[in-house]
Amino acid sequence: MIELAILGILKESNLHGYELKKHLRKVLGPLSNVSFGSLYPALARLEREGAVTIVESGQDAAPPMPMTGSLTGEAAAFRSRRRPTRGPRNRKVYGITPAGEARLVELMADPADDERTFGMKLAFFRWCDRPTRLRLLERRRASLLDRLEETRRAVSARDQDDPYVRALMEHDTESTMNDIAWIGRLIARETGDEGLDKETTGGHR
Amino acid sequence: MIELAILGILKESNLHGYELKKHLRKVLGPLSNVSFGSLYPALARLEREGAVTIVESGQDAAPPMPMTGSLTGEAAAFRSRRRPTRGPRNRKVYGITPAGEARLVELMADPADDERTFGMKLAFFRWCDRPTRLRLLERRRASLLDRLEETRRAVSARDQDDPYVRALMEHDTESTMNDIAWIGRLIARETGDEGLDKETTGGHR
DNA sequence: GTCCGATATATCAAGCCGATATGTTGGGCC
DNA sequence: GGCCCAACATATCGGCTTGATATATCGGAC
Repeated sequence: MIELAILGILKESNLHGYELKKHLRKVLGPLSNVSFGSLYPALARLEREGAVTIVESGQDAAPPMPMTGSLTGEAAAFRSRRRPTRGPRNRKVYGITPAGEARLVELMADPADDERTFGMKLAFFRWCDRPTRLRLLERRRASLLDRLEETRRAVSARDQDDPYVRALMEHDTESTMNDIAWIGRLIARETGDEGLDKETTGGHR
Repeated sequence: MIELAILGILKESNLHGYELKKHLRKVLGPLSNVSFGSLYPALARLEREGAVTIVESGQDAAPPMPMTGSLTGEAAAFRSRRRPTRGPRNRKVYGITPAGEARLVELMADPADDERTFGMKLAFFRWCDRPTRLRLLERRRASLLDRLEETRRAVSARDQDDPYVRALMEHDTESTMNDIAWIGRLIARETGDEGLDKETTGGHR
């Protein structure tokens, strides 16, 4: 779900659409190629719903600053002379609202956990408390176990003698087991570090 | 692409929509959950284009026959008194046409190879000649290598200190490497068994 | 005899993707 | 200076997928 991605990224810093896509690509990598054709409508939707607001818009909100610099900059806090809508270098910088933060929490808690959605949620785990994280991890593991069992059933079904289909299913089984083991490690890390990672609550926000 | 899936399944046996979905689920497992909302329109589309035809329709085209039997039957060549549209047990059995077979070959050769599309193509590899198979495998490997490199670049980029994002990327890297190795084995099997080909059924490995 | 779940097809509102349009800006180049 | 190209930035459109919903038949349980 693209709204989750947008809110998750915007929670960290105010950005305009183009930058948002780049950040998304950086954070989620190949797991989520959000296209402009869905990004801009989604931003408009979220704005209509009050989950995000246009923080600034106008011609030179910020000097180009070729993204090597710290993009965290909530620096430029004041802006003079904003163009109404259409102007040269007309870009809209969006920021998340309290309603948007609530929506983000809600979306994170949602049970959906296909490959892409789960990846997104994981990328934004730092904004969940530990119980929520564990709930999501457990649910993901359950989904993967279901998948594993379904594939296994299909493999053992007779008439599956095509070597390619068999290879596909065996690989799927293997990959799914890897994923399950990985989730297991994440769960262990989450439950087992009572004293190892005092940072999670206090330090690093 | 759903058309690929439909044609690939119909090439083996004539089926109606509902059965088709079940076969698809069996062959591709969790890799492709085709919904009715896309299946029926796709069938209509393919019929308009002449890639498939209604082989038979009517009340009891075939007795339940729990799909273990050979469904290849182009038997029932004549049908009397077909209900116009809405009838009891009105089902439409589709068959692939020569044009449809050509379209299938074309779709198989298409360069697109995301996870799902590649899975489908692999499931239908038996209908390709070896050069085509190798071409598809090599292309898939190239795609995965690209993905690997992109993820690696993202990981090594500074400011990626979030442990969850890091875990996500590391796991993605690992999975992708597994996939690459797997494709490598498929390629080896494809090129290396000039004389061993007979055994694919018997002594696999 | 009647209800239930599986069989079977179809449609609809939302929303996503890829392509495309339109315009701006900075930098390389001679 | 003057030119063009690549990157920046937003937006829209058609085609398609998804998930929900509607309709109707059939076999079997009780």
